[in-house]
Amino acid sequence: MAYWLMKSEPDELSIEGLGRLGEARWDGVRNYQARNFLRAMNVGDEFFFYHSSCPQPGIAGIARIIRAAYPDPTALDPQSHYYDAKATADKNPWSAVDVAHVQTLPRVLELGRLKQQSGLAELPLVQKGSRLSVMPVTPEQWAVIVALR
DNA sequence: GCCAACGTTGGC
DNA sequence: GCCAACGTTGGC
Repeated sequence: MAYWLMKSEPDELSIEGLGRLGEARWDGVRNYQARNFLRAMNVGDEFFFYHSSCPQPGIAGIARIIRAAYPDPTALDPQSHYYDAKATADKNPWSAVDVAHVQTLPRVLELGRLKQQSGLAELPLVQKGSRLSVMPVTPEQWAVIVALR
């Protein structure tokens, strides 16, 4: 089983929102590197749910992959914010996965705190200038973060 | 293939 | 709202 971290703006989908829904489609990823990581995910993989572009950026919970990558329908929907005019049903370059809520953390693990952990220096999240929204997390990094809860 | 211009991300 | 950093686009 692999570990990941994925960013979401809580206004779009928060860990609390996922908790209410139980399950959700993780769509709208429009970066090739992030998409490739989505495609590498397997059912059962777990990921840290990160809240970005909000008053308290940080890891807010844990969730699980329940469906492996499939064509992202929002790319074909002209009404969608994530519509891609160049995508077609036959050639849709974008992928989505389905996820399920596992755990909402009692307190958000704030970005500033994560940056202080020496064991996380290699994590793209804490690196200057990194905007990657889907990234792998090593078992060692996972353990460091889980211990902060 | 280079690179300037532009759009986006995301913390602050 | 600001702005640094990054990714993408498109002319040449």
